[in-house]
This record gives sequence, C-alpha cells and structure tokens, in this order.
Amino acid sequence: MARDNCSSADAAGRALSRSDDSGDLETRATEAHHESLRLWLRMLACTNLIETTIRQRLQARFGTTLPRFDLLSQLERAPNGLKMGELSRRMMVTGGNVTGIADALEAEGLVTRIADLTDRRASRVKLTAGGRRLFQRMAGEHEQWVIELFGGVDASGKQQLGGLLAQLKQHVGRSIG
Amino acid sequence: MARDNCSSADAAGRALSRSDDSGDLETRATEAHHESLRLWLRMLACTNLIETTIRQRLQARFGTTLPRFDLLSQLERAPNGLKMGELSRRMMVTGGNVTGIADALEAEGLVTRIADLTDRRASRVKLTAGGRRLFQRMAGEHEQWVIELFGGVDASGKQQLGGLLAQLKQHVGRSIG
DNA sequence: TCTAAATATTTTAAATGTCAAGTAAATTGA
DNA sequence: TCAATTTACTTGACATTTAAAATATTTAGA
Repeated sequence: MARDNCSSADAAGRALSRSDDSGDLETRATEAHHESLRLWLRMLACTNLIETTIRQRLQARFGTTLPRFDLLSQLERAPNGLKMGELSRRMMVTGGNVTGIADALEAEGLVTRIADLTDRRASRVKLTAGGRRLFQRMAGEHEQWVIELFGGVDASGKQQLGGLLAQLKQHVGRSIG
Repeated sequence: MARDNCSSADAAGRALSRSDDSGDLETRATEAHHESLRLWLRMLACTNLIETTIRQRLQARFGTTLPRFDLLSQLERAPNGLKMGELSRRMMVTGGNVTGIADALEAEGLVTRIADLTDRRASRVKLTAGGRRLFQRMAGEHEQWVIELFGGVDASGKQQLGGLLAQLKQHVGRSIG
C-alpha cells in the first residue's frame, strides 16, 4: 500500500522544532497547516501497520486474504445474499474488483452466485454453508486480534478517537461530495 | 483496498444500541471489546476515503499514482539518492514492489539508478532534475489537498488525534514486535 | 584462503485495485 | 410500439502489492 509520505511534512517537522516560538500569525498559520500533513502521515502509517498485521494473520491462519474476508463479512449479515453493485458499495471498491474476488470465493466453494429473479442482468452472491462456517471461525479470531491491537488505548481514549474520526470523516465527505 | 468490515462489529453495534444498560461487568467488558472493532472500521473507512481522494487527484492532475509520488517524496529529501532497501523501509513495502515502481519512474525520466560504488549488489535511486521539478509542483498541491481534507478538525482536535494515534501505534508495535 | 551464510536486488506468480470498454437487459419517452 | 438511454455486470489493460525463489555479491569464520 502506498503512503503519501510527502517530504514537506518532514520539512514542517524541522521548521516546527526550530521555531523560535515568535507566535506571529503567519508562522502559526503555517504550523497549523503542516500539522495536517503530519497528522495524515501518522494516521496512514498507523492504519497500514494494523492492516498489514491483520492481512498477515488471515493468510497464516486461514490461507485467505483481507478482501475475501471482507466480502464474506458483508454476506454474513445478508441471508438472502447481496447483488454485485451492493457489494461494490459496501466494500468501497469498483465492480470489476468485486467480480474477481467473488470468482475466487466461488471457486473455493465459499459463495454461490444466484440469478436475480427480477433482473436478468443482475446476480446475487450468497454464502454457502461451508462459507458461513469458515467465516464464523475467522471472525472470532479477527475480533480478538483487533481487541489486542487496540488494547493500548483505554475506554475514554477510544471514545475520543472515535469522535474525532467521525468528525474528520464528515468533513472529508463534505469536501469531496 | 480491502477493509475488514467484519459483521461482528455491526452485531456489536446492534447489541450496544439495544443494551438495557444493566452495567454488569461482563456486558461492559463485551461492549468495550466491540468498541475496538467499531473504532478500527471507522479508522479504516476514514483513511481509505482520504487516500482514495488523494489518489484520484494525483491521477487527474499529474497522471501519476500514489506509490510513485511516495517514492519521489522519499528521494526529494535525499540529494545523494537512496538505496533500494532504504526505499523499501521508508515506503513500508517489499523490495520487489520498489523495483517495479522505480522501473516505472525511470522509464518516465523522473529518477535514475546509479551503481553503488561500495557494493556491486546495490544501486542508488536518485531524482533527476525533471523529477525534482515535477515533485515540487505535486507536493505543493498535495499539501493543499491534505490541509483542505483535515480542515474540519480544529487545532486542539488535531493535537488530540495525533496523540491518540501515536499511543495506538506504539502499542501495536509492541503487540507485533 | 576458502566455504558457508547473509545480504541486495530482481524475477515470478498470484491477488487486488482502477478505469474504460463491451455485452445484455431494463427503462424512458416520443 | 420502438428506439434511445441507462443500468448491471464482466472483461481487458495496467498498476501495485506480497511472498518466494533466483542471482549476484559481500561478509564471517574456520
């Protein structure tokens, strides 16, 4: 996964560390701007570290991948299956990608494609019994991994982090919407 | 990019929302556990949303990709170039990946590979003059994008978020180290 | 001095991801 | 009723990513 480790963030860090704390508005405005870059890089590094850890464990323990786990997770709570477009939306990836991941899971016998009764263009993807059982085992361990990885932040810290992320996400959504 | 949108997080959400608030220790412990999952999913969704936005803008504005931008960024602050292994460490990707990205940038004339004088196995990658100029233009816009995207969080919120992420990252590092 | 082990990078295969084009089907509106 | 437009999904090309293996070189130690 790429991370935009922009060097100007480092430059910002160096500028901040040697700032004479003069406090003039322009300096403070610049500091605030660079804070965004540093924050972004830290968030990216943190998310990637956790994600890489989870990917490696899924591969080692179950011989599967995170996108496949993700798709199974979406289907687990949809007893009647989901359409490809809906999977695309929930997984936040393009339709072509969902096609490929569903193909792989179908080949493994974990999901099945069912023609849509009302729209011959569409198909629904549904968990097989085996897929459901496997998913339940993976989900149990996955949950323990996440609990362990987030164990260094106490309850109030988690509340704060959740709130700040929600605030950030809302603003981002408005910026690009 | 996959996200481990585990359905047990949703189950946690539903359980939490209909909890009778009895407050017994087991219920509260379970709630705290599920909070980790929800937090992880929110963090993942938020990071991916920002990352996707930046990727799309880099492609639209400069016809380049985030990993290539990332590599250029690493080189911008290394006037003498960097070895492949060092790029791999800084970009947090495997060596094989760095080879491919460097190949692409070299083909575009943005970087050049130089044989290492002290180790014939090694080579150093260095920005060309054109690469440096292009990177500076991209970095300027990239910084503005990040500032805009993080504009919804005030200075104290950014400080808090940064601190919490640092705490989280430190714990994760210890968990997997 | 020489061999074994370690290191640096590349290559290969597989998986995931986007974008654009293609195909089939549904919807819209004249 | 029928043609144009839109929609659902697949396909193909390209880029990125990993893990493992291969190749070349350096280092360590007997």
